[in-house]
Amino acid sequence: LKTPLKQAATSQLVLTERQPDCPPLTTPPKPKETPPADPWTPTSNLKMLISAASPEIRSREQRRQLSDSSSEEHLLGDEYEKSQPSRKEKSLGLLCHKFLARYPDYPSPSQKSYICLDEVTEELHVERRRIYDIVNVLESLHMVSRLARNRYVWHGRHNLPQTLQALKKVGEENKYIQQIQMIKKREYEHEFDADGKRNEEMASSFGSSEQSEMSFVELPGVEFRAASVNGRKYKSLRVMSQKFVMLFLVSTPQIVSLEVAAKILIGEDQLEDLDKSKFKTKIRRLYDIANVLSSLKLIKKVHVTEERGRKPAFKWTGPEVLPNTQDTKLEATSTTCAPPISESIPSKEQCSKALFPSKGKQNFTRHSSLIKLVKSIENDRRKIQSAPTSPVKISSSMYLFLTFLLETSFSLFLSQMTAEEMQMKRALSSPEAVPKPEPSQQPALSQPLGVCPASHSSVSPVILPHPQSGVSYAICLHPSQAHTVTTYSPGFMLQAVPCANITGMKSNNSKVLNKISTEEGDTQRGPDEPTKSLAAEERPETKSETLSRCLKRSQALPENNLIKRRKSDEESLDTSLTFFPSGYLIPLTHCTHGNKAECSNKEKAGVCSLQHTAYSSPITGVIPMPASELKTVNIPAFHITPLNIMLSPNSIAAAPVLSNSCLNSSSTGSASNPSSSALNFMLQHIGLIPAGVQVTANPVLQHMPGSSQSENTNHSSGSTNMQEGKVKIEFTFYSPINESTFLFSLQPSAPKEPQEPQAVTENFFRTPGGPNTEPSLSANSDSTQRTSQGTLYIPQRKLEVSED
DNA sequence: CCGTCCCGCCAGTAT
DNA sequence: ATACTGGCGGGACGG
Repeated sequence: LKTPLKQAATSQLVLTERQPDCPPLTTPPKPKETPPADPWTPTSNLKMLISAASPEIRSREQRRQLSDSSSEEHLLGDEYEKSQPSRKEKSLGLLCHKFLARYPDYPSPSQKSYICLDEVTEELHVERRRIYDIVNVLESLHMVSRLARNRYVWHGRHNLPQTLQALKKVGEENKYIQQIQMIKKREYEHEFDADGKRNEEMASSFGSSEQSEMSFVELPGVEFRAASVNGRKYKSLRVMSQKFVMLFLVSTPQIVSLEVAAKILIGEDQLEDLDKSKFKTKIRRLYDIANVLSSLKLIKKVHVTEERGRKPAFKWTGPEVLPNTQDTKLEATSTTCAPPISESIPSKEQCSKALFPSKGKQNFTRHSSLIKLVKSIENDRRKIQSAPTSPVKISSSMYLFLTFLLETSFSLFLSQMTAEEMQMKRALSSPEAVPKPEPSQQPALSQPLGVCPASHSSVSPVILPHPQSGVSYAICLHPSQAHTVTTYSPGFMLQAVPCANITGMKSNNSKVLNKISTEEGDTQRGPDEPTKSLAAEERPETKSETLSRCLKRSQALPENNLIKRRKSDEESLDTSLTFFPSGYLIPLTHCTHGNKAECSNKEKAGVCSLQHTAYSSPITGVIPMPASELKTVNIPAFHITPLNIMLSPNSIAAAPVLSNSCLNSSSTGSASNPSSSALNFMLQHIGLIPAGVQVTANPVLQHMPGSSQSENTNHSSGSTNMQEGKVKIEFTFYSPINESTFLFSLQPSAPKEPQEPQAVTENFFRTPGGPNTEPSLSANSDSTQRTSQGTLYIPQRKLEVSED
């Protein structure tokens, strides 16, 4: 039998509505009309439904209502077409919305909510079968549990945090990350091979134990009493759902493509047949699951674009799941469902305070949060320490600073490449590309000493000891789009970091690499407040999240060489250019020198400890850091990738070039000032790139409402004329990836603001939250620019939103 | 054409 | 036996 034609369905519908007596052959003729008030939230229910429905549906329903109310008879004749329930109106997602609207997200524990399937099916006007789909995945999240036949309890989202945590844990145990990597890797290699080795690879990767077969993850509190159905098979959808969620929670860019998910879900059961139909079926199920997860706002649809084309995928938008809190602090937060944002914001503040204390003031009064953070880092370190990869030891403050710096500023303009892309590439790079560091290998340079990047950062910072100069450098590198190098005029490229070892990292792995970009599809937010909702949705990752995730991930990942290139580029390019790296060097002069020795000794460990109380840059001077913060952290090795920064020709033309000397002169005396030292720090390091480079400082004289009273340090060169001590420095970068420009600006602020010395510092690191300072996260704008007085405004990480 | 996914058959279970 | 569950995949719809 086939899916009934639309026409048929309609007539049938009309028929049944007209004559309840003659049920064609399907489900019981419903008593028609189901306006019983919503038990829970009658009003919000309706609202929710309407908002959930797409505009077209809305209007359609309006029309229908109109015609309905006006005259019934007409409906038959002229309007049958518009009254047709379009496919969308019957979608599982919408149905799920309706369903969810019936129950509160957080039902009061005192009063349990029960779900009677009969009622639901009747009231929602749907086949029973559909409700099962919904309920099953809700069950998998422990948002409902089955009491008995036809009966469920509604838990709402109360259990969600625990569930997710449990799922994440299981997901980790299942080694999904590896599996995903495997699949992706194979995807490449395969290309067109008659796979004879497929099985062995498979076997090896899935290797040890295939422990996870059909296990449903339960919660201690919530028992799963699906009668004796509990026993086996009747949990497929639930289990699938859980595993699907696991994939999100486990993979670092929390994006999972349907294809991969399906393969994994299949692979677990029987990894032999790559049955096509089975795959198709799996995909279909995943759509079902994804629909209700979407309704729950746990995921949303996106697309990943590879060279193969766009692939459907989903991105986790649910709460962040904190890694196991069993042994850990976080006393208060553990039960809350809301993501613990609040905890980390102060961290960033404190971090900035610690790094750039205001002049002469002992303003470390409120360090609790930073200390806490450091502690937790220490905690993490303990776990990491045993990791196989070689760790590097740097001060936590330094680490914080680096990650912070990278995350907040550098990464913003280095490229708009998202962390997801990075992750995907990382996943794709073949592990064996990087030989395990031999103890006898070349000394310091060849060993990967890394700071793992902030997860959202597009930069991979790496700490490199530099034997010759005795100075260690932090190199902020960016995963290269190697192919783009040749596409553009070399003149637009930042000069390569003159660091020998980078070439050593040149990958022999010239595997085809997909260019992956994620774009959000189906971004149908309400017609009103488009920006707002987006901004709210994409809350920037907070520091502690970043840190923990960062640490965690780097622990899990093998050190990979990430330099990859597109195959297509391979032939078209001059090979010598292809791997030309560029990036930032951040010298760490006070790298303890036990260090060097230590480093070379423990190459395998790659430990380099930085324990001085201050780290100075040769150019700028000292970045003051409280000794108390100088605990050390082990950062597992990370991969190093080249960086390509393209500068927009426009900006280059428009702006004068800052020279090193200018930066030098301006920066020397002002290190003690928080904002200026920070600014200098950045500028100088930008300046580290030889002046020929097209990093330009573009002084823009612009009215700054409140800043007139401030006498600013002149950070710009002589050529940069200062007026009223206000200078705005703009950097415009061109991202070769999506060929758009990215712009941000620096504004040095008053060095002395006696009454609020910290305000500057704090603001420096935060996106200001003034009324007019709403981040311009326009989906369409190519550049994001924020300016305001006395503050470095760092635009929110821009997400590429492409309407499908 | 293809990505989605609605529809409902029907097998397996619970009562 | 009857009703409930839910695996499954054909093929319709929408872009």
